Amino acid sequence: MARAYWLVKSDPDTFGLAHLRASPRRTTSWDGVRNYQARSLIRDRMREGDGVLFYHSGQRPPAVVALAEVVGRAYPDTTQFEETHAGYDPASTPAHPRWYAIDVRLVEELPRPVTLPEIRATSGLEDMVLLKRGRLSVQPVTPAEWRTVVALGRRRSERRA
DNA sequence: GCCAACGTTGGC
DNA sequence: GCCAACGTTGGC
Repeated sequence: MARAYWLVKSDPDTFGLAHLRASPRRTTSWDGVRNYQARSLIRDRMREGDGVLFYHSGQRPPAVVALAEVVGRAYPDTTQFEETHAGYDPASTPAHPRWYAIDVRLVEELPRPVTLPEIRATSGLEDMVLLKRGRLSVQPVTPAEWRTVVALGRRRSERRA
């Protein structure tokens, strides 16, 4: 099966590129997702080796800042069973977990961020889920979109306003 | 800090 | 099953 591509959003104050870089083996458990659509993508679609655009939301401007990859397969998100955790779900049981997590490893920090305004303005990216459905925290990216975003992020020359 | 978009909850 | 109220996300 061909490699698939994804975009994951994170708030850099909560868990951003700096945290990912500092994680053991530059790998983290992508947990805490409590949206059914995102859950289904994590659990049913994401595969070892898939490419991940690491996106910082909640900063100005929001931007894709790094490339990552999926490690292994999804597993039940243990935070759903922890009563003290913000993502605690009393309706979920270990036998029938509702929420899933997956490991993500940092592969490459982009020389320059690819900002949301730039994505909006780039031909070929107008159909990105990022622009169509603003609040989905894990979303699919097409191979063409992946190539375009990666090329922009690796471009060394300064961006012209 | 504001607020629009939109997913989720719950009354009926 | 409908839909209004509510809560959260995330751009600005």
